[in-house]
Amino acid sequence: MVAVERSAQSGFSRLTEALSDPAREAMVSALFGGKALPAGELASLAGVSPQSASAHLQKLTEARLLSVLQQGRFRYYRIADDEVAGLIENLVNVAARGNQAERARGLPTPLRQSRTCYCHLAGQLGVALRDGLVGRELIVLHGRQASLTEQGLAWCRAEAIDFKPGRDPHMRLCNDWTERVPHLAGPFANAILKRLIETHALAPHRVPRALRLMPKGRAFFERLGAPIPF
Amino acid sequence: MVAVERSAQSGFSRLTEALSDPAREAMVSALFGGKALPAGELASLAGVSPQSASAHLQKLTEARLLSVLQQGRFRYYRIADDEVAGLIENLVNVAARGNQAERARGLPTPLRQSRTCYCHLAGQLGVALRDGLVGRELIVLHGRQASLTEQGLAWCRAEAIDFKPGRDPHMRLCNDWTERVPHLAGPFANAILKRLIETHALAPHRVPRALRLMPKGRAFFERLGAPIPF
DNA sequence: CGGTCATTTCAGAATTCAGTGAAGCTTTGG
DNA sequence: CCAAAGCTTCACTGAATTCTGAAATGACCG
Repeated sequence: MVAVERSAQSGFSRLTEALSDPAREAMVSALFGGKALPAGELASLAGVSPQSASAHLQKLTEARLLSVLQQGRFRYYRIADDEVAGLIENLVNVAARGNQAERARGLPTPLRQSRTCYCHLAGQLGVALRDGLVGRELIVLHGRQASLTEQGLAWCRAEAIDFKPGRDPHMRLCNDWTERVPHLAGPFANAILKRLIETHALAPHRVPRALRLMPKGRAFFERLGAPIPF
Repeated sequence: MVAVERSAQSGFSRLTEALSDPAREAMVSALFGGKALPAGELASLAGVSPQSASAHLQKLTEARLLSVLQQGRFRYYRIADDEVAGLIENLVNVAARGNQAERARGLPTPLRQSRTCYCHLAGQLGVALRDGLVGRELIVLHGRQASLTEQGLAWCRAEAIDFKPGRDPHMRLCNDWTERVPHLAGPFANAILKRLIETHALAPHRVPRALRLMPKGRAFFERLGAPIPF
């Protein structure tokens, strides 16, 4: 064998290898909702023993796909960051494409309209949120990041959104895989979604990650000046 | 074992499994340039024997990541479609992130400015192209797809771009992973890139997939009314 | 038609990987 | 301090993957 110097390339096989097991897929899928879950729960969700789960979770964290947060005797695992979440969503979409002879015009409508991506808002509603915030100059985009303006801060207070801008960039753009246009990700986007859910402006849908837009939510987008396309 | 009904989920582990081998990564990376390559060449590029390569290529095609085109006694493999190409680019980006202690502000500048993604134009120039075409109403977007207008057809003739619209959608939006904004993919986008390269408006860069913008290319974007951000 | 080339298929051996039971570590609670 | 809970580590087994050499397929060429 000539050993053609199998150069490390970008090395994405480290990532895909970590994601190439059904049990690990189940764990990542369970965590994709955005919540952090303890190892034991992930084990039973994936249908494997605690020991196996531990090994799987180690692989996933070593690949930097998950991060751990130890609290007492529990170890809470979660998706490492939005970038990884975006990758997972991309994988899910490409995988779904081949499976079911193409779902007519893409995903089921509820998922297209409004859903959670990791722990922020995605779908048509996610895009509308971004457009609204940009249009009212509550946030400004610079390249792949964004930040809150003074008016944006005031808007947060008015809408009772619990967010204090830290020193690091508090927003990023995350590509929306149904709308093909970026929506907002990061701590600020998470705070908005949290507020929308706790005020019942958005409610969980029958379809797993989808959300239902309630009258209160419609009013929220109305106030923001963001037209809702449905 | 309790058999917690390890439901098929979205089944992305089929995809990731196919991508989880260094040799297969090397093959996919080699094909990412957009060209179709015969099995033997892929074997030597990946540094494996023809027999091994054959097995690897079978896995990749079964996962619908690659497609085959038989010509005589050669079998040309290539990336299945833009959707897969987008996934690969996403993987490369997430993988690169963890590797090199973060490359300052993302990718090396040449790649950010202009590069090939599968076989269409990406990076800041790719985004500029989309903006220009949309702004001049040479194409119209509907959701995740786009189509050429009458004026667009005329523009093609004027620019000597070899493209005849078929009956199927000839354009899709592909998320740009450096700019976080979609650029154009699909046959039409490929035809444009082909023309830009054959007229030496764009030339290969020292950096693998990057492109250099030549005076002729600058003029092309000038005519289109698409501002170049560098 | 025989020979070669590109590629695949088919056996086997070697390696790698997921799962299991036992044991260890750390935290919690009495 | 002891006992239990939550999780991990270790050593090992069985299964899945990968590689290699030999042989088969099909296309091309003289």
